[in-house]
Amino acid sequence: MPLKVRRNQSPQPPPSCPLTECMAIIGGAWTVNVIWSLRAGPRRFSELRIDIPPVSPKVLTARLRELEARGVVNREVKPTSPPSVEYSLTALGSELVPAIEAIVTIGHRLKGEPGVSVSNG
Amino acid sequence: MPLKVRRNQSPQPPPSCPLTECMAIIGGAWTVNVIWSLRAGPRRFSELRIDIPPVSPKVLTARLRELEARGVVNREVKPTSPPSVEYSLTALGSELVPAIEAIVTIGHRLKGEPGVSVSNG
DNA sequence: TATTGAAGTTTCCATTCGGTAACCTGGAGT
DNA sequence: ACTCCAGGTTACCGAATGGAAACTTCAATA
Repeated sequence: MPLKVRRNQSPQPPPSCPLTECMAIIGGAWTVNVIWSLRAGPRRFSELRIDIPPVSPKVLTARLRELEARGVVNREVKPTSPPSVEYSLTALGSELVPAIEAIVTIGHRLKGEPGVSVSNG
Repeated sequence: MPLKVRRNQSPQPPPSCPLTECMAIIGGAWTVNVIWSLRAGPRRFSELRIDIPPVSPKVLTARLRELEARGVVNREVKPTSPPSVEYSLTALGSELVPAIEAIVTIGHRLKGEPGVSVSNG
């Protein structure tokens, strides 16, 4: 006897899916690490490189640009010499911190198989 | 000509980071959608395919196997004919739900540029 | 006898992603 | 005069990822 497909209890898909949309942001390599680094205050580009040693300048730039475009981080050029650039979390970015905190918490409890990794968190 | 610093060939065993470790789990394509689908109760393979239309069987299998290996989901074969397989969240898996909920919440508020999307969430 | 259904598996392929290394700019310090 | 520094950019490349489509197994139906 063929099984009946049961109705899914969970509320139905909004056409555009915030889940996938948000994952598109925090899914990139080192993205969460960057947000995590910024949670305690502004950091400069080179400081972030120290916080997250394995990240390459190319990728770090990419991530910061994306986060800026999404309104998650703020980019401010300081008139030092040579000019330095300070990144910080926006209000929206700060809202991401608890979510990432939750992720970190569970990270501690996982049977960590492969894909080991580096840096802060 | 000055000698160049050679790259260290041996892949260094980096100190593992719970943040990156957890992202390794939920980072895969459709992973969060699967967990999201299971949050309201067990689902069979084919039901999940309906919940998340764009996922291919290959990838869905891969994700479920990974989640099972990590202790996030449970896999139970039911003696129906043909045999069916029911997936459900473990206790650990359930703990991920609030984190994903937080992500979803923020997903709503993001300036969603590209990466429009499909399915539940 | 042929068909269906569940739950995958397998092969092949295009694209994406991230890493490496080298290079750039303009002012300041020595 | 030259080098350093911050904050990138650019070109090149291999690995990994995910999608598509076809195939499999076994029992129960039609």
